[in-house]
Amino acid sequence: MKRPTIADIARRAGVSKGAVSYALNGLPGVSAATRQRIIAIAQEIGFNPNSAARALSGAAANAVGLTLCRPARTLGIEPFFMELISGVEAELSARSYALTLQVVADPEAEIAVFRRWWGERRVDGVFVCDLRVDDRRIPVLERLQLPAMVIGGPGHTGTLANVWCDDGAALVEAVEYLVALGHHRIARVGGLPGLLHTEIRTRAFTDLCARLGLSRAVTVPSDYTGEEGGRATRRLLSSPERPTAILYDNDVMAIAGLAVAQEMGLSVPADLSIVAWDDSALCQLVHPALTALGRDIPAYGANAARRLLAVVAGDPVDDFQDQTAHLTPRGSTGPPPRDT
Amino acid sequence: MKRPTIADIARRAGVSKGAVSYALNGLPGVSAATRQRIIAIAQEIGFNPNSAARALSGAAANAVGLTLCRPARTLGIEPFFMELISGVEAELSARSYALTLQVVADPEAEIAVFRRWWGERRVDGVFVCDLRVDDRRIPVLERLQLPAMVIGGPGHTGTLANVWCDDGAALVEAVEYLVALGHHRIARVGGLPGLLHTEIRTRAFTDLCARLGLSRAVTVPSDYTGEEGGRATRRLLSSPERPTAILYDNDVMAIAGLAVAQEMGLSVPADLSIVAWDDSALCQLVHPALTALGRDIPAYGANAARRLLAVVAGDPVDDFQDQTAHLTPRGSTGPPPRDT
DNA sequence: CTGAAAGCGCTTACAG
DNA sequence: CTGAAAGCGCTTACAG
Repeated sequence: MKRPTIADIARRAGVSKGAVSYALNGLPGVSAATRQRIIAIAQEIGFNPNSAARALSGAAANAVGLTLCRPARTLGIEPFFMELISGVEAELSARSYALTLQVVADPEAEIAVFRRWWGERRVDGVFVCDLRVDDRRIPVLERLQLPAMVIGGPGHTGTLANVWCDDGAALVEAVEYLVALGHHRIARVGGLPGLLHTEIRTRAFTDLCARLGLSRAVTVPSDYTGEEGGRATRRLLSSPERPTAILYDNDVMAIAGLAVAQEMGLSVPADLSIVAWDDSALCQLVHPALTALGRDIPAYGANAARRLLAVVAGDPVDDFQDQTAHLTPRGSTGPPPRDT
Repeated sequence: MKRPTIADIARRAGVSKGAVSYALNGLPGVSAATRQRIIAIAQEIGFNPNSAARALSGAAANAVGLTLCRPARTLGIEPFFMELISGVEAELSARSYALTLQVVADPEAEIAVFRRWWGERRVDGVFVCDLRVDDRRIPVLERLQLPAMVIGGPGHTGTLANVWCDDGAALVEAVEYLVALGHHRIARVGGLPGLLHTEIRTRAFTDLCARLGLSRAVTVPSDYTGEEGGRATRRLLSSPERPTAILYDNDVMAIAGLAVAQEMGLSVPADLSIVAWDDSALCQLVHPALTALGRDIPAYGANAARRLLAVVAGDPVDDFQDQTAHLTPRGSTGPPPRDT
């Protein structure tokens, strides 16, 4: 029992294959009656167009690609990507586009995957995640003329379109909130250096603290893992004039930081205030629940997907600024201890 | 500048397109010298076979599909799937197979996706996750003759091959450990009812507790989310004879349970012991770190992928039992309070 | 409005 | 060992 093709439909309907193609794709060239008859037959025999044949005839592959360059353990624990992916998916499946996923070991491997996908005509476009300050993927994608959507920015995207959000502004909101609570000794546990959004946040933090006269403000670079986040926290809390508030670049590190504080006998928020970036459900899983900078990540992904499809279609697409993350105060923040 | 095809290579090498195909695919029919020359040219001009053309010529699509049927927020926070996916990926990319992912709303939508993928010849096979007791996907896949690998079991997979692990045995290890510590009042916060592995664990728990004479043992059904897991914990800890130990069906619920205990002023493990299922990095992120039942999930995924490709290739594949999860004791378990 | 035909870029029998 | 050719299942000008 072979899979039905347009030839089968054409035979049944007594028309040519071309007519079937026109009818099924909603193109002019067939009468309304014929079209209806053809569609009915297609449904009856459970017809699905062979995607390979379609792609080969110059049409699109109807698939876009997403590469993830993080080690397995980190990926699993980082809610950001899965939330992003489900948003991307929602948009793609509404348009019958498939998502091809590949987990890679390093950015060079990512480039190789892009080349292969495009060479094989396996995808019509790709997403670029984890944008770096000097990102080697950008010029390669430009040269390949592979339609792409950068998730990150602003800037550093060459001629590629992107979606981004203002992390600097979000950081300011968080730090000003801590200052309003009375904190002077504020530290930050940063994400992986080299990633653009990490650098943007670091610069915003440094600038703001200088402006506010918070001379002890310091960023400890980390790598988004709980392990490193915990270690950075231990170091900060062991220093002679320990911070009274710590801002973390993701929620995983913030939770690890909370555990370290508890382990060291510090009470949160009485002795230490904690603010997380990325307000995933994790933040409300712990006690006290974490004050966090959050925004709608699935919506961000959906936006990126919609715009990538526009780029694929050849429509003009300009850079898009998504909503800025906003602060949700919860139990992990409060005034600093009296004697500070 | 068009993408190079085998015709370009054939022209350059002064051979037929057929010869190029044979040479590149390592098939007999060309001399070693010709083969080498052709391969060199292919590399030089950056040739990648068009995957659509290949698929259309009867070869495989070189892609397999994975559907995920969980809401966005749950997916993001549940490390299991990303770990599974990265294991699957590792195996697939080593064989140049792509992974096509789709997030769906419900099992019926999953079936529709399977039908479409197979009809479109977009995938050569699919994974089946979150196996249910009476899983409607199984008979559909059998009827479609779509190569599939069930991740779950044992049993309930019809004629489809599967990979599974003995959750009953793992549960016994965890409960016996708690009993050895002196616990009598042991409760369990279970995962989503209807999922096969949830049911297997529930039955194992009920049977074992009956055998051990733990008359107060109870399973509170939940849904794997932190929210529900916390709620179930609150209910258990508010009962007149509250449990001294709780076993959770995943780590997310266990962490939520830990937070509820802290919020209620109970000390872990002095007042309450906690055991998590799924030993993701989350378990070592909190304080105290969670005693957990863990196993190598990426390896599980890699195994499933290897075997799915075997099914696709038409090789005989029988059911495979993966390693049983083992218990890693950490700070969240200890003897029960004296007066119990 | 419809039919017949070429072509997408491969793979694979079939001759030489 | 190699070449010429058919065919996979669509799409899309091109005639009628």
